[in-house]
Amino acid sequence: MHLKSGRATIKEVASAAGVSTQTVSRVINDRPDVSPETRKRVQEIIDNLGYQPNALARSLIRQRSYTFGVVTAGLKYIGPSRTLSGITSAVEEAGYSLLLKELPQFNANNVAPTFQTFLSRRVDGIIWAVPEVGDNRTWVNQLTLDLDIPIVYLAMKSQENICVVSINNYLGGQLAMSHLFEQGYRHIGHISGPLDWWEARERMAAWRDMLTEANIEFKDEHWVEGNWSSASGLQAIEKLLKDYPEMDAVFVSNDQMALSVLQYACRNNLRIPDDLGVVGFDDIPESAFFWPPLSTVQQDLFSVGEAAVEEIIKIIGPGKHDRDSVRPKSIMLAPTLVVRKSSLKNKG
Amino acid sequence: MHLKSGRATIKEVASAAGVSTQTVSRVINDRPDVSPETRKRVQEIIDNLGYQPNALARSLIRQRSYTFGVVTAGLKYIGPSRTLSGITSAVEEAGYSLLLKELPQFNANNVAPTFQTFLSRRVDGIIWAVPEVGDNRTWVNQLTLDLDIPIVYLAMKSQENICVVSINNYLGGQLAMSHLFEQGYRHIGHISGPLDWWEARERMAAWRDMLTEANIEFKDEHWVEGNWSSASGLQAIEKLLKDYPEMDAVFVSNDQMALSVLQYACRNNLRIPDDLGVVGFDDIPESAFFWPPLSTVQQDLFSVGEAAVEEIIKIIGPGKHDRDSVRPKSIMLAPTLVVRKSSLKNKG
DNA sequence: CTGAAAGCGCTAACAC
DNA sequence: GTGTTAGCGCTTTCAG
Repeated sequence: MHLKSGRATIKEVASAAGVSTQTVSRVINDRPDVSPETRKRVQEIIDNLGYQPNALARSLIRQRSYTFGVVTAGLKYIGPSRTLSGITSAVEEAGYSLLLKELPQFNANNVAPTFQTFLSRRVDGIIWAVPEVGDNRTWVNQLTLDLDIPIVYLAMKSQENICVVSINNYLGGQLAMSHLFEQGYRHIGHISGPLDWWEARERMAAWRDMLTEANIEFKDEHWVEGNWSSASGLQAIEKLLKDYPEMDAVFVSNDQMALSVLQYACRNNLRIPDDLGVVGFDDIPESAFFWPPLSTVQQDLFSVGEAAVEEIIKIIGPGKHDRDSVRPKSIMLAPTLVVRKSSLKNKG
Repeated sequence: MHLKSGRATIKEVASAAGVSTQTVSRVINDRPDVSPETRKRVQEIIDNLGYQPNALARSLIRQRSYTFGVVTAGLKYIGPSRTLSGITSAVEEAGYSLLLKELPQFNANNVAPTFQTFLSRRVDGIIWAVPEVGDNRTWVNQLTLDLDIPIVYLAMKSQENICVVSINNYLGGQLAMSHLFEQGYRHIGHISGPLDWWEARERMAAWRDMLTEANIEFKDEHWVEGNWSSASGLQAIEKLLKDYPEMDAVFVSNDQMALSVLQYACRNNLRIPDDLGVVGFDDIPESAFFWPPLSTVQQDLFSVGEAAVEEIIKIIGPGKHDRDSVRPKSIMLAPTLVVRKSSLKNKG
């Protein structure tokens, strides 16, 4: 079967079937008030012609486009694309279409045109799937304050009166730290992500708070700021081992940096997990195949994307969007800890 | 500055400015035939009201939506999302919008609805960014044979009369093999990707052809089919080492599987690159931080995405699309070899 | 059950 | 330079 050009109009169908355009409209919208015979005849013409209603015309009159706009950034990283994947899946499921914009950087000081485009295309809702970095969220907040369509924000600190869907990064850090404590590690260092990222700050805060709770002294020499890259991880572990020689474990803010720790250990006869326990964050697919396999905090970003779409659909509801009818609520999804060999001091 | 609701109409602007809608239309479309004073007055009203032309209405009458549809699959993998990133970038640059669909799998036996959606939204062109796997390309070909909008295909075997943009995977394999030969390796095994993937077949064909050209005997025990995952890479290398004990190097069809080779070597006192040379494919960011750093074939998938958009815009041209005006041409981008330690037998 | 008329927001073609 | 008319393809009244 070939696709027909898709350019037939409702008028052509109507005249071919010998009915009015309204009747055709009723058929394609599954309205009850059409006689079975008429419906059948019209449907046949539709199938023959390969007629597809023009969604543009439909959106124009219905004042609803059945389209969402999504803003993302850094698709080349695993996180944003996972999230996007969850969004596409849920959007498809709901019968909506998706308009995609990717920011060239994570900052948001020039996104007005992006929103304008979405508005001019009359999207029914917007998903802001850009991680909170620096002050980008301030910009967006200002810009979207009195938008009359719903907007859901991803991967940022939750906030009154707006709908935010995030992973609980703080909890992730706690999971990593409790596990290391349980394994008997006490001198736990930290390699953080870039601290203009909210996610990095949360993970680090958990590390610090857990140390404090355990009455373990914490010093500035016990942590180093990385930039998510393996290269920065390498520099970080070298510095840590020098400045914090008693360190017996390290909580690393993502798996790519943790990889560098493992590799450094491998080259320098540092035994993992015996001399140094390591826990990462993200659970990238390779981490199970690092040597030793990496313990890490798994975050289900696909679900974050799905949840965002579900929320926005809930807000829109079956009818038109009523700004005040739905209390915007924030959602925090819990990450889980994946324990592998890199942190298992007590084997058996 | 806040975004206005964006719901003002051209009519409201017109009456506020005391002109006809036509004049407003001329102003927003930068037509010359408006007096400077009128233009200025209208522009002010537009700015005040935060008026944004309704792109839906505009598309309806212009018969052109300035929107492309892109079909992708497997966004959670690095390749497809890189490609998508190149697409979003070039689309943005060109002032177009992008409608995104992600297939739940790589097969294409149920994509008619996807195309229908695009057609009903009157996209100006379609980018099929799904790698050629199994017979998915046959399905798509059938479906799109007499579409009256241009379509560009990515990551598949080039073909007469359709526009395909791909990486030259065969060349990539050749680069890897020549390099290994130059380093003095002779008994070169291969871990392929799943052979229903065109890319995997190309890489493997290069491996076989290069062996043949070098007059090196090639047997079925010299290669194993993997499925791109690190897990499959591990099984593959174990089997290869058993069945092909003379093997002194291995060309692996992606970096994730190559990682397993490195890890296996690390655990089994197999020295890389001395006992075994390894070259991967993809150049994922981590590969420079594997141990030893992995030699690999780098493919610029971002550029593939960009090139696809450029082609489609060329086909559409400034006016309406004329199916016969442009000869569809295929583009093959050359990958490059990144040499690192895992294949450097002759150090210095 | 079915059709005629009106109009969503915009622009092309023509008047003046 | 500017306004008027018509119409893109559809759906929503409201008659019959």
